[in-house]
Amino acid sequence: MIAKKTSIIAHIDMNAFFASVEQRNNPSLRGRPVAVCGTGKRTIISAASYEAKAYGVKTGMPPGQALKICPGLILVTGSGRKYIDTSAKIMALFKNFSPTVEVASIDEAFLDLTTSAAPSFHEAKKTARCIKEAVLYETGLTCSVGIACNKLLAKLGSDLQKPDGLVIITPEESAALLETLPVGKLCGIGPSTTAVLRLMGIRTCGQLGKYPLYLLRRRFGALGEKLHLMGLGLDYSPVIPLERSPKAKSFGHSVTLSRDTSDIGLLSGYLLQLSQAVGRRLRADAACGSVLTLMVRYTDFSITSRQKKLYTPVSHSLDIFNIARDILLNLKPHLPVRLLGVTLSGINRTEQLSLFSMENKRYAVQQVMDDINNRYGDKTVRWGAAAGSTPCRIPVLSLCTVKQ
DNA sequence: TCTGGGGTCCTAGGACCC
DNA sequence: TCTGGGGTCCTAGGACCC
Repeated sequence: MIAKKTSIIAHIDMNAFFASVEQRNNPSLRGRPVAVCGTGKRTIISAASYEAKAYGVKTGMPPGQALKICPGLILVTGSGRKYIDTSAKIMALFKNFSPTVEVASIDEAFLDLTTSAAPSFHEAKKTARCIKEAVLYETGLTCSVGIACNKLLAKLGSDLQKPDGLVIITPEESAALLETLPVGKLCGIGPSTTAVLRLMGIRTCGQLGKYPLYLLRRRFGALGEKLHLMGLGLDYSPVIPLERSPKAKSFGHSVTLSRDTSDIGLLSGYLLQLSQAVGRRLRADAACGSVLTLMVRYTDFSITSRQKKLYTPVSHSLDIFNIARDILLNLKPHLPVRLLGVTLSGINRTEQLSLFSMENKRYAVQQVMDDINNRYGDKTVRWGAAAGSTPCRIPVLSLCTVKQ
């Protein structure tokens, strides 16, 4: 039989990635319920070991709630560096199995296995076993692999068997699988869309695929078209390798305050920190941004955002801060603020620095600060409020060293 | 028990122009 | 007193992903 030329895509998903890295590094955590979370009292769980998941501990849960349902839970403060290093190792490993690797997130990737003239699922399955063995050997971690003819179904496959799974969904098998599969299982259909579909009498992918396209379009707009294809298990998006992946379109940072506040001085202090973080990333990317968005989450969890289009793109931390602060002052928060976020979009990578000497001096100072921080670590030097000044009305900021 | 932080994409409504 | 229509840009908000 001549194999039909079809794409074969693998999706590889690391199992409970952050928690698994912690258990690997610390043998006393193995076999025990572990959850990785951030620092501070207002944090959430970012990964739970399978032992913890068995108790119902989930990503996104506040640690207090997790401890209630799993009293023996061991909480570990996450370490981004460790995960990034392990991730880089895994992604490099994948390159041995396919020239086309799309890094989908820190712990998952798509591999285009359509390399031979007559690719077969049988061969792909053998490759997947090799990948799993290599990942385990090199990193001590397990992963789940899904293999199918497109990214949508490959991702679905990797989700069907965890941990340490290997699921092949051939084109022949997909229709039967989708017939009874709840729509919410597909990546891209979240709780809101699931609820709307349910009101329309659509619960399974099978029903979604058969639903009149014009009605989906009418209800969901552009998403309707996509939903129709998803219901049929179709996805034409290519695997995009890192070197061809688009550059970031926005740079943002946000922070949940240690306590809610309406104090503009305190809020300005947070804005200054956020502006420095955003500015530094822009400059590291030789970019500047022409749209600044300030996001505020109030004490009641409601969110509002205000954006300002800038006629001169910015990357200097103090420029970002001044604009963000003006927006905040105009917004006049009506409730105590829980979270602040600063994002720059409208990214421009060609804008030249102003030729005015004053501007060059400002940027020179900023550049020296970046160099020091790059060399000695984040926040070694940063802009701070001049002693005794009110942070909401800082005309000039003094430079202070904060790290001993 | 008390709910993070980093992104992308889409939509609706209003302003504005011709 | 009644007041088009198309296109584009901007803004705010929402859904979704990890």
